[in-house]
Amino acid sequence: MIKIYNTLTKNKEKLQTRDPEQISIYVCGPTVYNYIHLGNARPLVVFDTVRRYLTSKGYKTNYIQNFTDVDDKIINKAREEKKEPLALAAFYIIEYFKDVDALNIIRADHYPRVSEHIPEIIALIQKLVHKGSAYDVKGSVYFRVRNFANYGKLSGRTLDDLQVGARVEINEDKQDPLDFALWKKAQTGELSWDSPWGAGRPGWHIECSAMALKYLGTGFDIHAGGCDLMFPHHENEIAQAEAASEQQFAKYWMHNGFITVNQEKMSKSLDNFFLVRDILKQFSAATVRFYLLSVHYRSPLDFDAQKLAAIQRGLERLINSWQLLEETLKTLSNQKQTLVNNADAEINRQFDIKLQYFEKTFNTAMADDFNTALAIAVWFDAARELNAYLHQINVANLKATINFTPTFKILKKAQQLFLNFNQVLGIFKTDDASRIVISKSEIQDDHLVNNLMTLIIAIRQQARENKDWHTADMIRDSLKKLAIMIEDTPQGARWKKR
RNA sequence: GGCGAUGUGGCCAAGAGGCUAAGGCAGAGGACUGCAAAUCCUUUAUCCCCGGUUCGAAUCCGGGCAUCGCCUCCA
Repeated sequence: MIKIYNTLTKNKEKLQTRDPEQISIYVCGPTVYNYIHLGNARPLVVFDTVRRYLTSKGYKTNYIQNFTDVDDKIINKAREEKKEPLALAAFYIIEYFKDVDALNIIRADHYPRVSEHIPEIIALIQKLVHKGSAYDVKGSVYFRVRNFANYGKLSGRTLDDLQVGARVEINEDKQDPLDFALWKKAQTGELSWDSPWGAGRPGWHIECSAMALKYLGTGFDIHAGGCDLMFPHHENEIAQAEAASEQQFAKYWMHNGFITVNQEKMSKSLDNFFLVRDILKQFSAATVRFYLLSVHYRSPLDFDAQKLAAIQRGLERLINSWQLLEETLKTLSNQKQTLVNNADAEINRQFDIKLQYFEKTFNTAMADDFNTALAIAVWFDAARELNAYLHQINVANLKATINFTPTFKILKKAQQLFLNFNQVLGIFKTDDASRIVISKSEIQDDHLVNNLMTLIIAIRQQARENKDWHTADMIRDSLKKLAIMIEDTPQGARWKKR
């Protein structure tokens, strides 16, 4: 049973989808007037992980993420840069995909844009006007908030609460200061479309209602976004969509917490944001993704480079155990027959029990409102047990010729477990054969460097065999200064870039 | 002012009434190693404060204190 925290009810609820085989998800995407920053990346990674988990549980997903490409901020920036607003937006959408692909985010099924859904938006507004939920004044159309009885049900506010705070723009045209624009009359020369009310463009909230209804219909499963969207954006989406359709809009509302910097919200207006592409110059995408999932998605997450560095060291442990597993499997399949002493049957049995336990606890963690922090802890536990197991069976001294099959089989099972973990969390990229690809540094992909390293290691090995420790250490220390780490293992030395 | 979230070891962070309070980073000791690295083992917490409910509370309730968010564009 999968449980989801629903902002609408403020409770964890059992997931029951509209269609038993398919789950429909709408995620609010960015307003594209800049490269995405880490705060933008969080919901993308989080809800991608939600989707990955649901997929692993056998659901088909219909996953929609919009782009807001018609908006004041885009228009203003385009004016500054003397560009066409839609061309500017299109540019940042291309750049968006570069960042998102780097973060190993599975592509949505559709990426609807406001500019491509003006007819649907106008139709929805017309419907609202017909029903008396909206009214037009001087070429603009406003939503009549007082007409929607449930206004405030998502964010837990009442109209009176809001009235008192009243940091709302004063606009003489509105019947109530809390009414919000569905259609904005165009200023002269501005980006606009024809409509029954004259030239103009959509207000901010109507796009998501229109596009979600178009692609997912009423009563779809999950609507997600950052918690700052709860009010007014999502509240208004509900009001519009439900006033028009007279049916429930979305069933589960999910909101992720913020990224903070020095405990303050990372945002464009505070100018304390870090672009994903800049962070990726310093840290691997796996590290960034691992960091974003290291905390429960509803909690705030503080950003600084030291924290990422700590996360990276943790991730290295996972990588080490994975590589050790791969190497061992390779050694075993080359030898075809192997060692393993008589105690191994019991060791294998114990290890097998643990593997089953890890699989179960990982699943339980994810099923409980997508507790990735706990799921990651299970992965660490599994890595430690795997290391201990490999140590116990002492694969280093591959000599004897018994029990090859059970050992090989159980290591394959461990491998599959790790692949499953990764399939859900999406930390490491996988190739076509769904093998984990540890992103290597450029120099490790360079054949010349590889050949030279093989040579250097052979020379050092010669020195070690002659007990010429001075030369051996000199080579290792010098390489370290080049950020190349040498590790001596029973199977020989290996190297990696740090 | 209204609404909401959070406060757990040096740092990060799970746990939401009952086994010794997960996991990671950092630190210490040990095993392994020619020395290292990697790895394994051992080791660090009366859970912000004060009351209350309960046989039993980090977990529920009340009251403080502190931090943060939303109420204006923001993921």
